[in-house]
Amino acid sequence: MIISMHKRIIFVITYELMMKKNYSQYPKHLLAVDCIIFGFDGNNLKILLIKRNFEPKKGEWSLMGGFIGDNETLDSAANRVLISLTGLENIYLEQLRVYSEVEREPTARIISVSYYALINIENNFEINEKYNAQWFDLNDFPELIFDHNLMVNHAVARLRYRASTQPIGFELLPVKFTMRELQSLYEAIFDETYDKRNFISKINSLDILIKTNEKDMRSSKKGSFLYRFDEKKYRNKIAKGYIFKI
Amino acid sequence: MIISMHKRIIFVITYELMMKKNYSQYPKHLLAVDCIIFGFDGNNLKILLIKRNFEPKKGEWSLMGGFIGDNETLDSAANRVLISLTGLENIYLEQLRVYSEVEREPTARIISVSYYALINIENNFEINEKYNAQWFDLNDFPELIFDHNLMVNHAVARLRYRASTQPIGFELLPVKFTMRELQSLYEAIFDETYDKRNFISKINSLDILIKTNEKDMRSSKKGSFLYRFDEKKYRNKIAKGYIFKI
DNA sequence: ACAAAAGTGTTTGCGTTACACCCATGA
DNA sequence: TCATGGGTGTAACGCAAACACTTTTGT
Repeated sequence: MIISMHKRIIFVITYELMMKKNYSQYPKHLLAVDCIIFGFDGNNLKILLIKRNFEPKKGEWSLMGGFIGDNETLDSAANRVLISLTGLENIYLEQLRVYSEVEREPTARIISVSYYALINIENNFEINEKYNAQWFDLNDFPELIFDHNLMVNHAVARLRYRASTQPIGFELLPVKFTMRELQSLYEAIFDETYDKRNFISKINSLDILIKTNEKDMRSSKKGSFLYRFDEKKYRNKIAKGYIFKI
Repeated sequence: MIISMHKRIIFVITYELMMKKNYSQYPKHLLAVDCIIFGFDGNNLKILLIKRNFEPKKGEWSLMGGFIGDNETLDSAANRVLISLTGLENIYLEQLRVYSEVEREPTARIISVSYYALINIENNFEINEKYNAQWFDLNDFPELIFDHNLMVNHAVARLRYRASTQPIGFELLPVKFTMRELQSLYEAIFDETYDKRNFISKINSLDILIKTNEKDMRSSKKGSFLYRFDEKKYRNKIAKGYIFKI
């Protein structure tokens, strides 16, 4: 009985090895993730960059990245990278695309998958100091290493597409926000200006916000009402065939 | 002089090794591409699948795929895979996304990047027989291995998005086509039906087609005029800020 | 009283949709 | 002559864009 068990285990192991051997002729690759981290300060879109303290390109600005492990998905690697920089969990993260130019990094062949994240900049979180991270205005940030500028361009394009078809803007705002803030956010994302009457009636027609009784008194003497995104209502509408479009 | 040259070379090699050593702590991964190949037969969107003649999942239907080499990009790997199956070069190919679930393939950890291709099914090309490939109707094709069904779903979504913002539909049609064919194509892509008068006036308002003097006599006794996509005009318009939208 | 931001409706124009009949031709 | 698909125009509607004044309140 024991021997038979043994045989069985050995057979399984051998079979697995045999099957895996099929792939041994193919090269393996270093795989990394790089994160484009967006924030919004009330006026402009911001991007969180790190100053590299290691070679190559030490001292230059880059996206935050990391290598993918043997037992993690790209999504979890991107999350891990993000948590190590900001400590924030459960933040909006979307895969963008893969960059595989053979010479994209000078010291080794590294294939990189870009992710973009949306975080509420007003959450008082601690940015891990060891990375020398800094927020930059998306309209004025330094040249980045390798193909990271290209990644940022792709991320902005995707953010615009996503923001026009899904209510992801709220990821960048505090839970409660004013109409003015929401409008400024969309103006920043799409690099346009809108008429506030048209903007508000558009938003109201979507019928996915809750107007609270609270007012934000910081911005004016009169104060402006605070709104919340009604995610439950939104999900209900989606389930009934509603299509978000802004 | 020769010695000095030697020293320089040795130094360079050592430096490279030293730099690469930094990455030796990180795992390497098998990386593949999988291609969703779309065609259009005049009525329905089609997808080209292969019947696997190797384990695992021998005999089941799958997407055409292949591993990425040390000195090729993902784009060129996808192209190589496509050429080996169809012999076709210079076809429309767009990267979709990466699939990295740890257990997505049972015999080894393989991370896969999906691409979708648009080919003109009427080009008389030879499908490489060794792959047991077959065209299926996109509304009625067999269950695929691993996460390939998910890949197809993503590809259809991307195709729809792309077709609504760029004139890629023409990749699926012969160089000369009738208005009816064009309408059928868009109806197949978006799974809707359109009023032909509205469709034609919409297309004409885009002003990117050339009406030839030729008629397609196969479809009716009267015959219907053939059109060509005016790529030059389109590029000109784009350069002047024109935004394609359908 | 005044400065500064909040809040609120109506009109116009354009693009999308709905809709039906005649034409040309081969069989 | 008839059956089949090709080709064409107009009216109604709805959403998006343009546009300006009143309210509130702290200073």
